[in-house]
Amino acid sequence: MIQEELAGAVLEAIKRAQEEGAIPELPAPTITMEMPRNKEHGDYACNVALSLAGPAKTAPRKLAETILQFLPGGIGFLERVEIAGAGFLNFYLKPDWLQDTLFEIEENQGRFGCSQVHAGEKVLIEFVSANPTGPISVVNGRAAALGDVLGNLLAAVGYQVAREYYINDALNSHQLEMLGETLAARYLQQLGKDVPLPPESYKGEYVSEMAKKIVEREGNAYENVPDSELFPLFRKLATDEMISQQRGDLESFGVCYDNWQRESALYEDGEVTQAIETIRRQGYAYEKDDAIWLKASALGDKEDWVLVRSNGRETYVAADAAYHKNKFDRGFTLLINIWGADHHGYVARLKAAIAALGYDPARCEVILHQMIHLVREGESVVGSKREGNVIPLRELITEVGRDAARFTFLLSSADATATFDLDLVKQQTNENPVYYVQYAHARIASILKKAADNELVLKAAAKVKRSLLTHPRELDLLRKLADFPNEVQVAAENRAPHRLTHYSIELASVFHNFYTECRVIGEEVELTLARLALIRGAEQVLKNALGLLGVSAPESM
RNA sequence: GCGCUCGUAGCUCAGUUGGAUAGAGCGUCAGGUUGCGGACCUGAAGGCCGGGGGUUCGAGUCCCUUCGAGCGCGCCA
Repeated sequence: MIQEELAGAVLEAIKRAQEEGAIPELPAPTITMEMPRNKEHGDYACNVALSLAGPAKTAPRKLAETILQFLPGGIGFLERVEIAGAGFLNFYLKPDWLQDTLFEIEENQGRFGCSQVHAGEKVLIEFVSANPTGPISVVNGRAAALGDVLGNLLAAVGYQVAREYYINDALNSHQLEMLGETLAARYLQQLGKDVPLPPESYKGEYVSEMAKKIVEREGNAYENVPDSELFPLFRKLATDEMISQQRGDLESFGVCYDNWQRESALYEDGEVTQAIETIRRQGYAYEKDDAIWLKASALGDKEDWVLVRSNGRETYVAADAAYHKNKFDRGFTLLINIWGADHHGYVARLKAAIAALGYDPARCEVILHQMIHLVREGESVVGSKREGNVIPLRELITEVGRDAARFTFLLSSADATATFDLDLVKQQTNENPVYYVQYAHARIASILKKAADNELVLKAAAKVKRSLLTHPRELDLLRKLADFPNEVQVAAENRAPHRLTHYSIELASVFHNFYTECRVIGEEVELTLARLALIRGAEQVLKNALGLLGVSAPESM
């Protein structure tokens, strides 16, 4: 990437200057190249003279001059370098280089923006993993969008990515027990029996609907089954049905998993017992009050936690330890878990468990996303699964569509408490920036179609006169296109999918600006062809950006 | 009480890991096209970046403190 080449050149200049004695000997500085927000400050700017001024005991501007003097010549794409402000080095690129990005886009097409920086690394992203006690909610939607797009981003920079959903279906789950009993009661009610709901029942409509389905399918087959058999049976029916509903909800949101990992399977395969055994062998387990404890306090957590209760049942901590051991043993070099911020207190516990198992906790990253603050008619909506008043993601998708929903979730960074005004999102769908971006894409498609109708034969970018693209708006557009690969890498490495929505909005904006000031299909044939090549490049990058976001790029709307 | 996260325009959110004059959308006001899609474009108003202190050439960003909001502190998951 061009930043790296420039940084290398600056570093070399500093070294040479030191050899000549023009700059005092100092440890090699890290060179950062940034894109100034003000265009007058060049295409790239370097602040090394400022940061070196202190240790070198030299005025920053003077230092910048020295560096400039020793800068190696023959950097093909560089037009000029200027010293500005307090001592910034501003690099201006030749327009040729910008124009050549069109060639690069055309060559790489859907792969433009991708790299192999992280080739050879295998990452497992686990996200959503909601209890199978209700449909996927709007709140889960944030994690879903986050995890899915992060997966796309990591794949784009070379990672081998697997997406996984962890199903909390353990035998000792009280919640699933309650769900099963609720379903059983609803079922019997359907058959006309006067049966009360269990004390901690799930009040959502979906349980009754499930019951209705069972009646339709199997009639009164379970009417006289005693509770001791009925409850476990309905618990399983309910769990399986919920899981398949959740899968459907997520698929209609465009999120597909490589694996749905059942917690119960970890018990059945003896992995939980094994994990506890491993922790014991490593010396991080002890017995107290008839229970087995994880010595988490010795591994960075504040207190110890029970792995096996005094009644012999394992806790979820034990299961999670087993699960993460299982993940590592499948060969993943990096584990990413996406959790709601309400689980933040659990991070240290999991890391301690991972360390106790003998793995490096740094290889497990937990991304916490803040809760979504749902507002409807000016009032806070507090969803409770138990009370059955959570807002299903499905409902949101039906009302605003997948594209708008995904885009909205990804506008804010994971650690911002986002407010989600349901009325606003539903009523003013046209004001969602996703349409602004999609409109740019559709506009381009329309121009290209018009060009075809005019029998203008599109030429490969390499064959048009790219040097004609010198209008400020054309250069702005080219600059934005050229920046895409860097943007993808930064977004991936910072685990920041939201950067991509903002990039796509900016790209759409520079395109609309260009469109307003520069007519594409005009009288000068060469210019027309060059601009057609330019907008084709823009179309491709918009498509790539939207593709990473899992949002469609329509030809017309 | 202890801990984690957050506080940026009227509202919803960005801010390139410490850079140059803090940005965008919505909303408000005023403008723009004899031609490629007006779901667009231009301009204006709107800010003590919660308050205070510190670190340094330089702070929305890092440290301390204070106020406010959310969340977490089980042999529940």
